[in-house]
Amino acid sequence: MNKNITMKDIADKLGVSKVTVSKALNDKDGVSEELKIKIKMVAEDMGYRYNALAKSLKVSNSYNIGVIIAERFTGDNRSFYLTFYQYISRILEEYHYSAILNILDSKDEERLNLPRIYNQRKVDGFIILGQVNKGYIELLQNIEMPIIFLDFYDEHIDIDTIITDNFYGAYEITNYLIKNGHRQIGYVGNLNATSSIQDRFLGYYKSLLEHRIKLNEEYIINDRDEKGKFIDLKLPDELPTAFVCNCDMIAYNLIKKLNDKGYKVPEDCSVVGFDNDIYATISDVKITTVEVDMEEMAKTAVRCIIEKMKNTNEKYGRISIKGNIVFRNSVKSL
Amino acid sequence: MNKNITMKDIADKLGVSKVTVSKALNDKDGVSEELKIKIKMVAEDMGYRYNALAKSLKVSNSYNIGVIIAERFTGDNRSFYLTFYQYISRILEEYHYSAILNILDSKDEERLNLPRIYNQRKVDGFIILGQVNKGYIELLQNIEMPIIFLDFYDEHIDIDTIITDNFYGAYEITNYLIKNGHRQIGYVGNLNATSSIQDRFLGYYKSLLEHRIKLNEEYIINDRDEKGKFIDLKLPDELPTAFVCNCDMIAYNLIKKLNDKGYKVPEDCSVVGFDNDIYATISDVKITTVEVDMEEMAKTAVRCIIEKMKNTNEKYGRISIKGNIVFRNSVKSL
DNA sequence: CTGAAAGCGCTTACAG
DNA sequence: CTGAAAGCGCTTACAG
Repeated sequence: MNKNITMKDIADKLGVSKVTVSKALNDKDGVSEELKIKIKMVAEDMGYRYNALAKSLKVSNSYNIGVIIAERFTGDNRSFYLTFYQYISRILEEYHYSAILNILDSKDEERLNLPRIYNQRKVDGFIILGQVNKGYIELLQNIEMPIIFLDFYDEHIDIDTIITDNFYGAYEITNYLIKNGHRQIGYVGNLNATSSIQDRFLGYYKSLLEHRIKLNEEYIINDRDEKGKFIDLKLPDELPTAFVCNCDMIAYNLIKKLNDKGYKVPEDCSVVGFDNDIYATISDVKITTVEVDMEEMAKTAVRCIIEKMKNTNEKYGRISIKGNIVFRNSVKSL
Repeated sequence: MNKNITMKDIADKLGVSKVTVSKALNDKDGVSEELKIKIKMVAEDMGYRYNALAKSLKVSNSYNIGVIIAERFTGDNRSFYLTFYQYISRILEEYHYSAILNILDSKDEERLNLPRIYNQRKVDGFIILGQVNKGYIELLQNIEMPIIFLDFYDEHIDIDTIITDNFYGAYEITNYLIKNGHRQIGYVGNLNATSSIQDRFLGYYKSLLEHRIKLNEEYIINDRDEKGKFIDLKLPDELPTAFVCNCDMIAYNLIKKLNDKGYKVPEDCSVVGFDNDIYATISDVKITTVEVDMEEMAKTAVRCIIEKMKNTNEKYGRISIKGNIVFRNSVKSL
């Protein structure tokens, strides 16, 4: 029944022109209030559905945003980025935009093939979720479309990107430990493995500095080699009273290790993590950690891309969003 | 530069008509092979991008599929359905369709509001991921668009749906236990909580029946109340040699419980799960389990919806897809 | 406040 | 093998 009812049909029924119908349905000026209401009612009655495609063709704007995630991030069932995508899709909806997901094949990434949704003008811009190859970034920078990177930062290239504030998050959670009376605080992570681990370390270090606590090299524990392969955690001879771990998984492993050696958490040693992922809550001791504020990051990304569509030469650079500490029971107050 | 190059521009450059260009670019008959090649080259040179919107308007087909997930399934970071969505998006791409995600608000679900992408004709069909309200199902059934349900089944309503074969999966994994010499096999799960748990129980029971093993009521352990609230697991006085658990999380809990009581898994008791989620691999003993074949389910869903778009009165009913057993080390051969 | 005309970029018959 | 004409359903100036 609903089949292909257009503005023309509504116009004919009411003896007005389709221009008037268009104005009424879009709440534009130039139609009397009564007529507007009447038109809306008739549209409703006739089961009219607006044809966004026709408008798109006219204004050359699809009202779709492509979200690109590199294939390698999508393997496991608990992909962080899919949750991110969900927020993006939801927030885009508030702006009356839709999200189209594009999983970027390793091959296409290597060969610098742009996605089909680009070549077919199905989207007005792209949000790139997570790291992609350098060559691909450059490729993307050269297309005449707004692009925002999310959760990825490259110091060598001039991109607009939204990242989580690793530095500040680690700084804050270390402050929290100190506020709870800790002065011997270790850090777990390989400082040269990723820039996140490094920035988190630096935040931890800033907190120590501010509180005039000397950094003890003994308290810095390696968790992986520089390629990212995890190694066995080696506890220092003399245990600090607390550890800041570069992520929850490592915090979880550390707690296990401590338990094995007969130490209890948090009674004998406090432990905090980062990420607030499943490892933070899976064992008996629930880990106090820093939660990446995905929603805020997604909101910012969407806001920026909408702005960039209006004004192409808008520049944002690097925006970092503060995470939130989630307090649980892995920290003892001394 | 690339700005708004159309078929007309290519046609003008070559002194042919845009009809010919359209035919060439779409690999249709009615253009000589040479001309076709020349047109494609010029298009490439000029940086032409096909305008899918214009075609869509013409053929009234958006080449987009909406994927609806109810809000309540998207809370946690490890959402099963987002992984499903990712497969769908990927497979749709092979058919040159795109996926648009729609998170269905609880309010919209309650008030029976169809998504904006429906009202604006941005999609040609819907895949509904997971359960939605009865009222909403009925609403969806009455729209003139192909719909496929995924991972959800309602016995009272006539819908096309793709589900995982709970019955057969549990049947197979129980067979595996028996093949390994087990004869005293328990089942963990509340038979009245969900139809999945019930179907899995029935598969387990079928395996026992086929092997002439008597069902021992003592061996059936409750894991939750009928509202789904988890309760403490109570081990039977006499322990069976193996347990089939209705999901990995419960398997994980059961193993913990057994360990607490001084039993080792699999040495003293074997345990298998269902789902192959994170709980299957998080503890030291890796759990043998049934993995839902998401990819195959997604493939089937996409195939069905594409078929339904071609032929509206195509009917599929209930299609169940067999899962795969993932063998690990929680089962001992007797 | 209302509407006739032109056009967005394609495709679909149909004619040559 | 090639192309002129009509049309998909809107919106955007512009004129009245």
